This record gives sequence, C-alpha cells and structure tokens, in this order.
Amino acid sequence: MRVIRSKPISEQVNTILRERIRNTTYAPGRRLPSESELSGEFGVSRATVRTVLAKLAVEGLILRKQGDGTYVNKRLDEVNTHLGGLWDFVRLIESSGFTASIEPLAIDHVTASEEDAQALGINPGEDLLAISRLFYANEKPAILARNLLPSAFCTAQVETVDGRLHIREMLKAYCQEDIAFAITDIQAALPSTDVAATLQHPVGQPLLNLKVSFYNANDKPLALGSSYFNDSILRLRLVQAWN
Amino acid sequence: MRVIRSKPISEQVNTILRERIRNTTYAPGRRLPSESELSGEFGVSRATVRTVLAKLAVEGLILRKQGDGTYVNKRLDEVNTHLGGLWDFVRLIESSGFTASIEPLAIDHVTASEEDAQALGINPGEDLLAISRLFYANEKPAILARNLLPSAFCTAQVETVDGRLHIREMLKAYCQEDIAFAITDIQAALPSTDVAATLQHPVGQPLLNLKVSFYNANDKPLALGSSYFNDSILRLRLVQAWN
DNA sequence: AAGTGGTCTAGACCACGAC
DNA sequence: TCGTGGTCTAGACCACTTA
Repeated sequence: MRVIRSKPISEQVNTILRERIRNTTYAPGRRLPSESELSGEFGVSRATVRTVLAKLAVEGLILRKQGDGTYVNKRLDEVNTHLGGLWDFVRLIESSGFTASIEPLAIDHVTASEEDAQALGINPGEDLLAISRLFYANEKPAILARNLLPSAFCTAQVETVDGRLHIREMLKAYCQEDIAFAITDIQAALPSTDVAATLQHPVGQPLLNLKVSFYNANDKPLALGSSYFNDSILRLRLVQAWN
Repeated sequence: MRVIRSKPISEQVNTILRERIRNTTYAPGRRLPSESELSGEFGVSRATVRTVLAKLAVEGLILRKQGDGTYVNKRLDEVNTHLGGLWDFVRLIESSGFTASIEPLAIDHVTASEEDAQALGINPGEDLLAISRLFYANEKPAILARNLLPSAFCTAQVETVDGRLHIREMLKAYCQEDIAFAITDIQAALPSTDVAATLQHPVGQPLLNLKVSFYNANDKPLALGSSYFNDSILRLRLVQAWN
C-alpha cells in the first residue's frame, strides 16, 4: 500500500487560481481578492499566497500594483505562450485558438554527426533516436519537430515509444532523466524542399527555426530539438512581465 | 536635502552573487555556499537568500539540487540572454562577446497608421515619435530597431531625446511611464532592400524580426518596437530553466 | 546520520495608492 | 487614514542526496 503524498499547498493554490482566471471567475481586468483574503480563504499563510502570485505575475497572467491591488491581465487572449511554455506545442497551438493534433512521422535510429555528437557530449557515430512529428492546428500542418537523443540513455525499446509524448515526458519515462534547463537558438531559415512540402509552405518564404538543447541538473546534454514553425498559420507570441 | 534610501537587501545580495558568478569567484560548475552559510555571511535571513537564489535559478545562472547543493551553470558562455533580457540589445551584444555601440539614425514625427493606432489604442493619424537606431557588434551592424510612441505621452521636447537610451528609460524619463509587461511576436522575414542595406545583409536571406508591444500596469499600450537581427553576426541564444 | 534545498508559518514593518 | 502589495525575519518541519 502506498500513501499518496498530497501535493504542496502552493501548487494546489496555484492550480485553483489559474483555473479561476481561465474560466473568468476572475475576469480580465478584474481585481483579485487581496493577499490576506486569499490566505484566509485557503487557510494558508500570506507568504504561501505570495509565492503563487509571484509565479502568475512573471507569466503575465496578473498585474500587481503596490498600494492598489492585483489585476487580471486583459490581453491574455492575444498571447499563446510565455517562455516556460515554449516547448509545449500542443498547448501553444490550443492557446492560439486551434485544435491541436500530433502525427508521429517516424522514430528512427541514426548515427550521430560530428555536430550532434559535439552538442550531446558523445562520440560521432553513436546511435541516436530520431523522433519526428508534425503538429497540426485545425488539420493544417503548423509545426515540424525533430528530437534527437542518444539511444544509450534509453532503457526502453524503441517499439514502445509513444510518439505523442512531450520530450520531457519521454526523457522521464524512457531515460529516467529530468530536464533542468534548455538553451535555445532562434533563427530565420529558408525551408528545404522537404520541410516546405511537409508544412505546405512556399519554398521561398522563410520559416522560424528553433534549435534547442536540453540539459539535466548536472549540465549533461539530454537531447536536441529542431522545430520549424509555419508562421502563416501559427504565430509565436509570448508575454513577458517584469517585477 | 534628500535621504538616499538604501536599496532592498535582497537586491544588494542579488548584485553581489551575480558579480561573484560573473568574475568566477564562483566558477562554472562550482558549488555555492549553502543557504545557511550565505545567510550567515550577509547577515540576512535564509528566506531572503532564497528569494535571490530563486531569481538566479530562473535565469539559468545556477542549478539547485535538493539534498546536494547549488551549482553554477557551466554553459553560461554559450548563451547571450534569458527572456528578461531580450530587449537590452547592448547587453545582448556584449554577452555574445562583441563590443556594442549604438548609432541613433533618426528621431522623426510620423502619423499613426491604422495598424499602429489599433495597437496603441489611439486614433489613426495621431502623431507618433519614431526612433530608429542601429546597434553595432564590433563595428558591424547587428540589430536595426525602430520604436514608435505616441507624442501625446511625452512631456519633453523631441530635441532633448537621447537616442542612446533604452526604451524603458525613455518612457520613464519622457513619459513618466513604467513598462509592466510586453507582448512579442517573433517572425522570420525577408528584409526589404532598405533594411538589408542598412544591416549589410543579402536581400534573399531571411532575418529574425521581433515585433513587440509594451504596456503599463493598467494595460495601456505605451510603445511599439520592431527589430531586425542580422543573424550572420548575432544569434539569439537564450537560456530557460524550470523549477 | 548529517547536511542540503523545499515548503510553510506567523508575525513585523515599510512603501505606495486611493479615498 | 486605511488597505494594498513589498520586504524581511526566525523558526519549524519535510524531502532528498551523500557518505
């Protein structure tokens, strides 16, 4: 028998407040209850409420005004993500008002190029798992993503890989690794004919290309990613807040 | 006579720790003193130390490991920015290892287009201040930036505008406005001949284009920005951390 | 077992904005 | 003046890693 540890209080409060903002219990532009009121309602200390509100604030969900109060950001509908959500393509597509679906294209074994090996801290020629997938927004191809991870990290067989999983979940499930941070290179690129065809995008029109490296808490590279955004369908609009 | 208010303790601690990481007092990969040791050294509570460390952690400067310790990220040299620093082009250029300089190109009055007016919440035809500048990395043109702000917001004369100021400082100094959050649209674009010429970039090669709207805490649009990155010189490489 | 970071509390005082 | 959020403290206990 296993006791289900209750999640941290702050996480529960976080979830509740997010939900209230999402479902307009706290409507855009409205003022939230004060910190004292919230701490009273949830029966937690004010400090706990504050750590939660701080998180919502950096994501731009709420705006805090000293001496006045806390307000829901009116412009959330204009945005699809904040930086923390950059790699959750499904949520990004849905936040843009579309229905998201994932088509796993291929899960292959490839040998590491000089460049990949360098980035992953392994030797050239080592075996990599290459996971390609296409994300649709309302049935239209929106994002083409390819992840590379060293097969040596995986403890599970390729056949069992669920091509719809988020890369974070894959690394967790198949490699027992947690992503601690990521470094992203954002570029403009003219698509190859392959990429253009897959995204149903004119060859001469540039695309947004995100190249990312994922690392664990020991600075060990876990995986690489390269994604192309069809920005005739999907814009990358992110919100950022200060203080 | 004016009393100089001492800055918040946490800000001072923040500055000190950043400096120690920057000058490798805490070298990449090294373990930092524990929270208790730091709180002892600075004579502050552990909670205060923790709020500072949390900020450094979200920027990816340090990695925290429960039950173990806090470590300096080894890969800081690969990065030029994190999300909070996205619009400080000077720092971005310097973090990339170049010497930065700013050339103010023009400060004009223009009339708001339908689109600009919409974005700024004003009427089409109203007067805007258009500030164009070119950021150099080692004498090479790297970023072309143009900001638009309604003249009506400004209390100072155009002639007195310092074209080298950060947009945040401009809004503060000339409009008494603070930026609370920003919404950014990241796109790939083929440069116009003008833009290409200014950045000494081939016309057929795509550029990264960042379109940003700045807002105050009342959701009022303060200014617009549009920047083109010459990514043959300057890459946009950002770090992002979770937890 | 010892030491680390993670969570949480109950309180204090300050800075600021609205009334 | 009052209520808000901003800063800070001193302490408790938990979860986790390492030895």
